[in-house]
Amino acid sequence: MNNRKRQVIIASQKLFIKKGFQNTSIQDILDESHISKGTFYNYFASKNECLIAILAMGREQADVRKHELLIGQDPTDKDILAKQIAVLMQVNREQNLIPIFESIFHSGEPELKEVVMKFHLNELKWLTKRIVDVYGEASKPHCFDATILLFGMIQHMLHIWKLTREDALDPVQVVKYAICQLDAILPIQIANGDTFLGCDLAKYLQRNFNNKVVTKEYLLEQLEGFSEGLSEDNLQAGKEYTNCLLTSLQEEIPHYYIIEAIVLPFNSSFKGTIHAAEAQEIANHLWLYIRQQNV
Amino acid sequence: MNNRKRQVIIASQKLFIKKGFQNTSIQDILDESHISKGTFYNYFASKNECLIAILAMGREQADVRKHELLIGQDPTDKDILAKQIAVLMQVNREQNLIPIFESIFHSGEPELKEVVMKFHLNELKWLTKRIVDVYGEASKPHCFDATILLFGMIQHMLHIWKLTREDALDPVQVVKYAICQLDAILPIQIANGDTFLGCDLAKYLQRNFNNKVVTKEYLLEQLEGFSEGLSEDNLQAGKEYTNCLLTSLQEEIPHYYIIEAIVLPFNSSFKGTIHAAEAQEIANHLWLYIRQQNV
DNA sequence: AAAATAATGTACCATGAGTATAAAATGAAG
DNA sequence: CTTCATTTTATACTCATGGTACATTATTTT
Repeated sequence: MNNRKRQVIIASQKLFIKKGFQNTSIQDILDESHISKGTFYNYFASKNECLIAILAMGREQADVRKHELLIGQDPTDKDILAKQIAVLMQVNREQNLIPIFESIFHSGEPELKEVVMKFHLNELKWLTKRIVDVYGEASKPHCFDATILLFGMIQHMLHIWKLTREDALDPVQVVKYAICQLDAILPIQIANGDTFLGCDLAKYLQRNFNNKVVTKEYLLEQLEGFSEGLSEDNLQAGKEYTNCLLTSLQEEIPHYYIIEAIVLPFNSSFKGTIHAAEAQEIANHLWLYIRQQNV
Repeated sequence: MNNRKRQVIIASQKLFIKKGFQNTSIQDILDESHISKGTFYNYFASKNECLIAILAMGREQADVRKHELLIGQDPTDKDILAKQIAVLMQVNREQNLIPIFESIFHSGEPELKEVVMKFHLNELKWLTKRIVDVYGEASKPHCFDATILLFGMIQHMLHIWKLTREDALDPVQVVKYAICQLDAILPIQIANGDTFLGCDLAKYLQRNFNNKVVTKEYLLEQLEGFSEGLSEDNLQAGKEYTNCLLTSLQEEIPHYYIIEAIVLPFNSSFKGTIHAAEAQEIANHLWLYIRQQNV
């Protein structure tokens, strides 16, 4: 992704957060990011697509951050889960994504609706997996219901918190509280053996919602391109990580845990350089890829 | 309220439901309700105010319908509560209010935000009261938390239902399921004695959120005006109800239960007549008034 | 240096919210 | 029935905004 384009995205994001999507005009964005109208429409086909780009970026960030939290940790640790969910919510709130989500989702154009829905379902899918991690195999038949309930509780609590308290909110507390409630609910559900919406959601996700697939070939290509672009700079650490990733990926039976462990320092080592954006994109793709292999 | 204005509101509502708020132009409303632009801006200062009127009407309807369900019933009956909540959600969904709510609440103008927030908090307030009805005095310290959790669960479940299933949704099922979860949560909360956001919400409601007060004088005046407007028609039943309400209200110690019992037939008896709108407004005010006295 | 690509500036179109106002319709009071 | 006031209509207008078109000017790439 072009660097300049990124600037525009960031400027737009700032404005959307401050003034809301509807209340931000293209002209505002133009002024804020010091580009001309022509350029803007060179990057984005419309205001909507600009928003989609922002949403996607935020989502990527959330994915990365929540993934970082789990690396090398115990997947059954409830506190880690809480932190992960909190990060998700945090990013959503920071960037006013939820509001934007909601406001788009309804009353918005169908294209946006589609995108937002995918994001949301993706989150749900992830959470179901983590719930099984934490609550064990026995919870599997109920993990979708649990996810829906948990998400609903958290969202609404954050909403109310925002309404009634001025102090900055710490989502971890809220999430932990909600998980606490889930602790009361899940055993009973397991004991009773009844499910509700869960099965619908599960079916729906399987049917309608196949993630975009990250192929190994694509990843290798991207990494090689990145590696070549690096040759001039003296980023020793970064180069080592890059090469390690390249060779590890090409092994017959790749060691995914090693790759996973390296992605994070790989990403960090380019922070602040002009390669940061590309590195993060690659990191994200790597994670997606690993996640695919794990299933 | 003017009868013509009501027509416009209904027409707008139809359009908003079908096409969404943003995608409905004033011109659409003009065409649909066969009025001119001048007239529209005679009734409403802006498109926003038109929307506010619609929201208020929907809210009134929900209030009336959920109140009707409780009349003469056992307030501790959990099924009644489920039905009441379902009605609320039903009205919200039917009229696409939630979407409109959400989309306005964020990214919308502050005036709208204020209105929507009041509606929502009003719902919460009502639900806390009902939860204490059903779960007993012991639940009082936790009723706000319970409300937040319950609401969150229901909302999100309906949301997911809408996404994943095509069939028309029966909110009662969803609500019952959510209440079921609450059954698991509340006893533990009571046993532990801990509260979370509840106290904040309670304080906040008390501080910032005083309902508009319906005075007895205002009610009497309205009823008398209504009674006079009635004189020409031959609505025997309606007249009797009206007079009964008038006299009952003026008693030193009004019999609120009798009044409450009469409000419903009073309202029904004018269905289909030109007095229907005014009657419903009065009915609603009466309920508000009775509720005030009950506290 | 030449060619290709990206960026700018400007003018333009269409739509939609909201205003202004004069003319017409309606309704109530004498 | 007439008169006066209010409501409604019709029409024309302003202004903001999203989006397009295109000729001109940087900036890269080769």
